[in-house]
Amino acid sequence: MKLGYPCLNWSLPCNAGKTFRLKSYSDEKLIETVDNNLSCLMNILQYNKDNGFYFFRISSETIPFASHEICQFNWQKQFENQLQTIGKFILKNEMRISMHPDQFVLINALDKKIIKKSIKELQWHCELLDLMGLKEDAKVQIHVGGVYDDKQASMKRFVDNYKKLPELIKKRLVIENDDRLYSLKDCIEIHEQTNIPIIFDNFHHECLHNDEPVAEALSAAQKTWTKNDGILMTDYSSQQPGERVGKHRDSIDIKHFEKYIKATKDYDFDIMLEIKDKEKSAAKALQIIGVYSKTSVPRPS
DNA sequence: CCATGTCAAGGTCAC
DNA sequence: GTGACCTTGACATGG
Repeated sequence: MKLGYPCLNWSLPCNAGKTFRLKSYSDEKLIETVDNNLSCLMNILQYNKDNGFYFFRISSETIPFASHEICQFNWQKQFENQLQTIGKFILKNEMRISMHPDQFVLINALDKKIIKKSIKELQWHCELLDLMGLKEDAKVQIHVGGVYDDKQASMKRFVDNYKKLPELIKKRLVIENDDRLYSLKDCIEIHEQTNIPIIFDNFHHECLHNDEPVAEALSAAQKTWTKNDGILMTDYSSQQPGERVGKHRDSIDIKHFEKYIKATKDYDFDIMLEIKDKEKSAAKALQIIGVYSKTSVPRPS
């Protein structure tokens, strides 16, 4: 079991997701920003190693405007060496990596232009992981997409479009159950027709489910991962009190996490903590895992 | 120099 | 039909 947090680290003085406005785009600006982002990413990974966090989500802002037509620059070549160095560090320390492009990536859209743009976006995420030399267990996660007033038809479009994706995307793409539209059960239905692995999100499952107890749900998601895909990836969060249903916590609810870990102690899976204060809550979570989890937890070096 | 309106992208839901 | 919200900080402009 590996544990981590997404994209940002508040304890370090750098930002691995620095960006700029489209209006101020220039190749020089891109180089400067990516250079900053990659060197900060390296700092974060070192911090993570020192603190026992062996799962990390690389920000989609790492390469700003990578899929936008304005970006014609060959960042792949420019940063080849830096990416390899980072990749080697990740492999050497047996770290798990994910990426999560945001809500604009819809491979089940009705509009073909949106699908095309989405594929372009997925393409660069996968290229980045490929350039780092990461194994197939480094994943790019998305939600199923929109419903467009006809869920069955939209799920079918997902399946059809998924099958047409280039291999470099297919080998990394995974879907996550969401909190309003596509439940774990829906994801399983899609998995049965595509073999796409499912990331289990406990909080989304709390918001939208079909009465499966959490351990049963986790187990069902686990079955969708092959040896090459690696250990089941999961996202963890819980409800921020007094806020809209679905709002992630500012900091970890230890009792809730403890209960979750106890209920799922028989399973090995990696946990991405989607909590606003990032590494601070992750450190608390690591303590809990050390107490309850049967599966081995890498220790801080 | 600082405050704050705004930022590539789509879809859903409340009103 | 329109606008807030997702998620959210920080970019960058205008005062």
